[in-house]
Amino acid sequence: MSSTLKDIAQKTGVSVSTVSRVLHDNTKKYKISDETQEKVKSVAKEMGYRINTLARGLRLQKTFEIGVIVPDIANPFFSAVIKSLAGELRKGGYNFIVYDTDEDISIERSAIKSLLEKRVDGLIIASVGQEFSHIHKVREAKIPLVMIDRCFDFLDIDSVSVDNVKGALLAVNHLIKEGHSRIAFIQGLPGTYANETRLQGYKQALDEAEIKIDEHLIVGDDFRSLNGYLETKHLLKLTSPPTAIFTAGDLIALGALEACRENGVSIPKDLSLVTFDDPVFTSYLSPALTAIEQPITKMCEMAVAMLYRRMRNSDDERRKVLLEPKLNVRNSVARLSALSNITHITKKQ
Amino acid sequence: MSSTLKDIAQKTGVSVSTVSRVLHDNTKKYKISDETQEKVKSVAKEMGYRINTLARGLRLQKTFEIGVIVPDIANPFFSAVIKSLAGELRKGGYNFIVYDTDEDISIERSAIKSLLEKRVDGLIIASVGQEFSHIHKVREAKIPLVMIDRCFDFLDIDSVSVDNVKGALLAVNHLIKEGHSRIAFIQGLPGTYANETRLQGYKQALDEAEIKIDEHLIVGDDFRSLNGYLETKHLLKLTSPPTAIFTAGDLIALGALEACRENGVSIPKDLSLVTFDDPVFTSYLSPALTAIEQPITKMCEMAVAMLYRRMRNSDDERRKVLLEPKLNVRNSVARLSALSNITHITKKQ
DNA sequence: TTGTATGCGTTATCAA
DNA sequence: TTGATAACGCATACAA
Repeated sequence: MSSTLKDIAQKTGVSVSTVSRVLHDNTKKYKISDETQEKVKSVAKEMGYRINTLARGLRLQKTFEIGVIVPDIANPFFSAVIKSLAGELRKGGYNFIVYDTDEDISIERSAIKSLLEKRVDGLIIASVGQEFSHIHKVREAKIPLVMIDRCFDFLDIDSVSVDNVKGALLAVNHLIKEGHSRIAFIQGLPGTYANETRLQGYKQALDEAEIKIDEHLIVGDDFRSLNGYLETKHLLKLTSPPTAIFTAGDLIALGALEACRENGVSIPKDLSLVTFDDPVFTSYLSPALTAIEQPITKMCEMAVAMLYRRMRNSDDERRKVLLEPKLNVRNSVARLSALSNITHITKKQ
Repeated sequence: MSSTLKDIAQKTGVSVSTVSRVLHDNTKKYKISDETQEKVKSVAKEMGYRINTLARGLRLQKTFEIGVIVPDIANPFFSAVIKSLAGELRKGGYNFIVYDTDEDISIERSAIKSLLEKRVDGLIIASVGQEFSHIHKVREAKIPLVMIDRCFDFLDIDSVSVDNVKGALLAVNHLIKEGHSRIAFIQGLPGTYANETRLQGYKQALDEAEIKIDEHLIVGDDFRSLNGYLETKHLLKLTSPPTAIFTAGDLIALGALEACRENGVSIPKDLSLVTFDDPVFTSYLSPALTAIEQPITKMCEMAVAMLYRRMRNSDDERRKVLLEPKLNVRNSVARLSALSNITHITKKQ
């Protein structure tokens, strides 16, 4: 049975406003006598008073809550993002509410609905992608919004992500430099920002090296590990299999690893592997994966800073921030000798 | 600019109550004319009406929100728990708010405070452990509470967890059966329910096999991977190192794996490893880990069921549910020959 | 230094 | 079939 300001007012014999001022007003605008202050505080404690944020939010038209939406909490990349956002938001006195959409656009839709109904003060969204009509509702509701990692290039919305094109270039160029030319790309969810930009980088790297793009080597359809598993199995069965695979995300890479182990394919001896994302467990795997690291902490700091800025000043111009990716070279890529390279090229029909 | 029932009432010329009934009353208790219904609905849509859950919660004294507190979202075990709870709660028409305490008891305290201030309808907590005075506040507030995985044995609170003692017994007995007798235990956070019960199982297994417990082989102090890494390095340096390690959690096992790789120790050839928890990535590791699996889905179903029961009937007797763990034998344990076994025993001083 | 009164948006009760 | 009104708990403008 939680007590209210009214209860305390009655018990102490002062008015509700006085109680409110003693307990919540930190502006020191009112000078309440020490006597009253102590009396109120002790009674509040005794009665186990706890502020009702629903009432406060209703009155203030402000909840101090930020809604966060991610496609998959269980993905190490996003759980790192959540941890990082949590810390940043806490600093500013904001709480946050997380929704996991399970990469399902209809859940994303209802998550946004719920969050708006809760009257959150702002929203940070890593969208499933593909479709964006529901994002407009946020703008119509005039709720400050920042998109993170999974953005929409063509929408006029504050957003921060890693430079995916550059990241993919780094990865594929590294493979090319090590002598690979038959390089497969296992995609994430087609039509999403993260996927299309990474695909673009992959193609660009091959183009620049004058390696013909083989559409048979571009496979896959979502960011989960099962996708990596199945597509790797498929690639290994090809008449002329790739010598290297570039995966669009960490879970995909895990799946690829599993498929290789099952098929007795040794990495990097038989097949090289580079992945986008650089989750903590990368270094626990054997071999340690060569990977593209995203600056998660910086990304989250910027997202929160941009959100605060938008909350203060709702009609500043929108910004799109691209952060630098980093290639972490470990042990999953083998140097291909010129000979074996040529062999592969000859094999190509 | 979100509109309110009042706005719609004014625009349509009907009363606020009528608007409310058209938009939110699903009891069909009132018979509103089709004409009015349509008019209200179309205006609501046109004005972008969105219910204010703060106001509803205040009026109803019910929020349809469940608070969930876990020690570490980034731990695969807990992210699986969250996913599972989310699904279960959604079925019952409840939303949920997650807090990550980062294994920090003071954050746990403030998380509980926030959640109570938000007037959640119930709470599911996987506590850091160690200390429990703040849990009493939940009971004082009369908010339905279920503890999951990280419980307090001695508190009269509904709780559900795996049978940790039995799980540890399964793990250690398996090692013993394979010929090991020098078995180390890398603990999680001492003083927590999960850790103490697993330690108890470890000791019991050794006792039953009449293997003398060597306190030097019981090491570690939290559930993170760094702990596993450091303690494994330490164990490997012992004059008489263990032939097998049992780790109290998945992240600890990851750390152990990393240490072994760095030291050129091959698993299972040079060292056997069994871990509590069986996260998805277990099968992506080389070697695949022999592990104790917790029935996460069942655990979460039960937790939610118990919470609903408690919400309906606040003074039913409390229950403590223990679920069956399962040993998944994979490739991280080697059979020790009698000879090498004896060698080790002789080495013991 | 403290009190009174009002309204935030909703739903339930009572009345018509 | 619909409407008026009160109340949920809080913060604040205005009064005293």
